[in-house]
Amino acid sequence: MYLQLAINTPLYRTFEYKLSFDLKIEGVNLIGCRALVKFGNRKTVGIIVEQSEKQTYTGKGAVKEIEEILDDSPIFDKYNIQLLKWAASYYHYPIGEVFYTAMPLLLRKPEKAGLKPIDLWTFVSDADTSCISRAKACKAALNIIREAPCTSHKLKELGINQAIITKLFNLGLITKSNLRDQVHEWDKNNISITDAKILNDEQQHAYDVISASHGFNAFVINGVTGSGKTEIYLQLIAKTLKQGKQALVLVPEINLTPQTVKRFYDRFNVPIVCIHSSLNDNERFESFAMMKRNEAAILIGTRSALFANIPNLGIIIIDEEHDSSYRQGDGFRYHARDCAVMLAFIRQIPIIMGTATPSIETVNNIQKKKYTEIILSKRAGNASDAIFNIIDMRRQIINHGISKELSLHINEELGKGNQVLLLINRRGYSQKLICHNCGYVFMCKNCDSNLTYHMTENRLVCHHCETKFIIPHQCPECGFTELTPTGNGTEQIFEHIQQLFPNSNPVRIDRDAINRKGVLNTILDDINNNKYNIIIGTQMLAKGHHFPNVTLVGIIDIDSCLFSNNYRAHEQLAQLIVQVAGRSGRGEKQGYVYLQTHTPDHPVLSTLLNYGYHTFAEECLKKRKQMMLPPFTNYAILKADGTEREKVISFIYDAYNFMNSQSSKFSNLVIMKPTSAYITRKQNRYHFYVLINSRAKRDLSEFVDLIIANIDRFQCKSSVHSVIEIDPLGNE
DNA sequence: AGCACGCCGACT
DNA sequence: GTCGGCGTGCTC
Ligand SMILES: [Zn+2]
Ligand SMILES: [Zn+2]
Repeated sequence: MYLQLAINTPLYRTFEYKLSFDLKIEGVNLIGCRALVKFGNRKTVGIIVEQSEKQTYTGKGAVKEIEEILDDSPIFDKYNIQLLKWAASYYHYPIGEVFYTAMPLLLRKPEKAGLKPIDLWTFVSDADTSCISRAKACKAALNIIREAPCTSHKLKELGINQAIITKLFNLGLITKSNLRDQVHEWDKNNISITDAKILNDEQQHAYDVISASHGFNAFVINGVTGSGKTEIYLQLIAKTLKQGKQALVLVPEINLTPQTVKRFYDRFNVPIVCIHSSLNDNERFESFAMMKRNEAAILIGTRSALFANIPNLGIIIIDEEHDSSYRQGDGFRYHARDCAVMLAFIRQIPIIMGTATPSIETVNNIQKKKYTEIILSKRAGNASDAIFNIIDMRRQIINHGISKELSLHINEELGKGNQVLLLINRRGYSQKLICHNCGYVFMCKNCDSNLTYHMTENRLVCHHCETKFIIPHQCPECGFTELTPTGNGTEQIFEHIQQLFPNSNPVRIDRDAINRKGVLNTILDDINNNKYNIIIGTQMLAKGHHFPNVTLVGIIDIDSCLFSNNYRAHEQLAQLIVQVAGRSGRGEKQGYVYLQTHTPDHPVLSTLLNYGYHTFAEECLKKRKQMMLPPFTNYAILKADGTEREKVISFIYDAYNFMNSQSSKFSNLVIMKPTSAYITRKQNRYHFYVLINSRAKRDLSEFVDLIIANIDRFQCKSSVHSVIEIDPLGNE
C-alpha cells in the first residue's frame, strides 16, 4: 500500500511512502495516523493523509518505506483533515507545516505518545481479608474498592492515602490496572444542569432561532457586556450535550481565566477540558486526547483548539468574534474565526459568534445574509450605558499627557470612593530619549527604530527586538549631558498620577509589570478589594477584565489610532472605545468614558458617540467599499526579508516584474510597487513587501499559486526569506 | 527549513 | 595536503 504523508517542511506537496505488509494492521484506519519515515537523510514524523493501492509517484528516486506507524488510532479524523487541507490551500501555506501547527507539541516528536497511566484499584473477589480485620483504615478502604474499582485520586478525596493502598496491594487484596487502557466516554444519559437562569425575551428568541436551525448555520449574537450572551451559550451547549454531542468553545487568550471555566464547571457535571497557554505540553495533549476519545464533552480553548479532534462535535461557540487574538501572527498565519466557520460548514453544525462590536467582515457577512444576526439590547439589572465625553486637547493645559479637565474628573470620582482606569497605548517611561541640545534620538543598533526609556529597569529597550541598552550619560553626537524623555508611557503617567493625587493608590498593569505568572491575578484581586483606586495600563486592560468599581475610564491618546495609515485602525479604535465602556459602571453607579483628542470633530468619533457602533460599522463598511478595501476586495502580501538589503531589493523587484508580466492572464488584479516595511531593518534583517489586490478571491488565489510555483527562480532567493500571507492584518 | 555535496582559500 | 567557508540543490 502507498501512503501520502504531510511532512513538516516548507514544501507545498505531500510525499509518497510504501507500507510493507508486516506493518499493516487489520481494521486500523491509517488516514490521520502519524508515521515515522526517512525524509532526505533525517528521520521525521509525517501524517498520513491519503492512501492508494498503486504507486502514484513517478518522479526520479525510489519511494521509501514507512519505518513505523506511531498511532493505534488516527490523531486527526476526516473532518480535521478536510479542514487542514482547506486551510493549506486557502492560506497558500505548506501542507506539512499546517498539519504540524495543528498538532499538540507532544505529537510532533517522532515517537509514540500515550496518556500517562492512572492507577485503577480493583478488589480481588476471592481474597482472604482476615489479615486486615483489625486495621480500621485498611478495612474502610477495602470496602470502598469492593463496591467499585477506584483510582488513587478518588480514594484520596475519600480520605484514603497512598500508604494504605500500597499495603492492600502488597497483601494481594487488590489489583492494579491502568484506567487509560479503556475508553471511558462521558455519560450522555446522566447530564445534570445546575442553576440555569431563566432567559429573558431576547435571550429566549436567540435560543429558539438557533435551536430551530438544522445543519450548518452561522449566527452572530450581538449584545453588549452584561446582556447575557454566555447564558445563551450555556443553554445551547446543554441542548447539544443532551443529544450526545460535544461542544467547542473558542475564547480570546486573555478571557480564558479560571473564572470563565468555572462558569462551565458550575453548570455541567460532564468532563470539561481546556487548551491554553499556561498548560504544559502533557496537559495540552491530555485535553486533546480526552476530546478525541470522547471522554470529555466540552473543550474550551484559544484559537489552536480549533484543530482538535472532536469526533461528536455538535456546536461551535466563538466568543468575542472580533478579537485580534484569533489571528495567528507568525508561521502558519490563519484566522481562527474564518477557519471555525469553515469547520462548522464541513461538519454541518451551527456556529455562534458572540460580540458587542462585530468585526467589519462579520457586519458584511450579516448584510450579505451569510450570517444571521441576533441582537440583545437589554442589559441585566438596572445597569445604564456609560456616558462618553470628548476632551478637546487643543484648549487644555496638558501635563504629562493628562489634561486639566481629565484630572478634575478623576479627582471627582476618587472623591466619591470610585476607581479610575487610564489607558495608554505605550509601555515604558517615554517613547524616546532625545538630546536636548542637538535633537539626537537614541536608536536601536539592530533595528530602524528608536529606543524606549524604561525607568524601572533603568534601560533603553527596543520594542522590536527586545534588546536592552545601558542608558548613556551623554549624547553620542554632541556630548551634551541633558537628555529629555519624550512621549508618555505607562511608567511616566504612573509617576505623574502619584504627584497629581498624592493620596491615591495607583497601580500599573502592562507587560513589564506583570512579567511573572500569577502577578496579574494578585493585582486584579487587589483592585476588586479596593486596595488600588487608579489603574494605569496598556490596552491589554480593555479586554476581558471586569472592574465593577471603576466609574471613569480615560483613554489618554486616541489620535494615533485616528490617524494611523492602517485601514483597520478606525475599526479597532471603535471596538476599544465600546469595550472599555462595558468595563465601567455597574449597578447603581454611572460610568464615564473620556477620550483625549486634538480632533474632537473627527467623523469616526461623532458617528460612534452619537449613533453607536452599529451605525459606525455601516459607515465604515461604506467607506471600505468606496476605497476598494476588504471585505470588498482581497489582499495577499509577499513579504521578503534578509540580512543584505540589496539582495532583498533584487528579490522583491524580480518578483514584482514577474507578477507584472503574468498579471494580464488574470482579471481584477492590482499589484502595488515594492515597498519597504514600516520598520525596514528589524533585528538586522531588511524587510520589503509587495501587496496584491483583487476583487475576486479566486483570481487572487490562482495568481498566488503561480507566484509560489516560480518563487525559487527569483533573484537572490537563496539568501532571501519570503512568505505569502492571505488576508493580512493591514497594509503593513 | 534542514542537510549534504562541492569547490576554493588559508593554515599546520 | 585538509579543514572549513557557504553557494546550490534536493527532499517521495
Ligand atoms: Zn546631542
Ligand atoms: Zn531593535
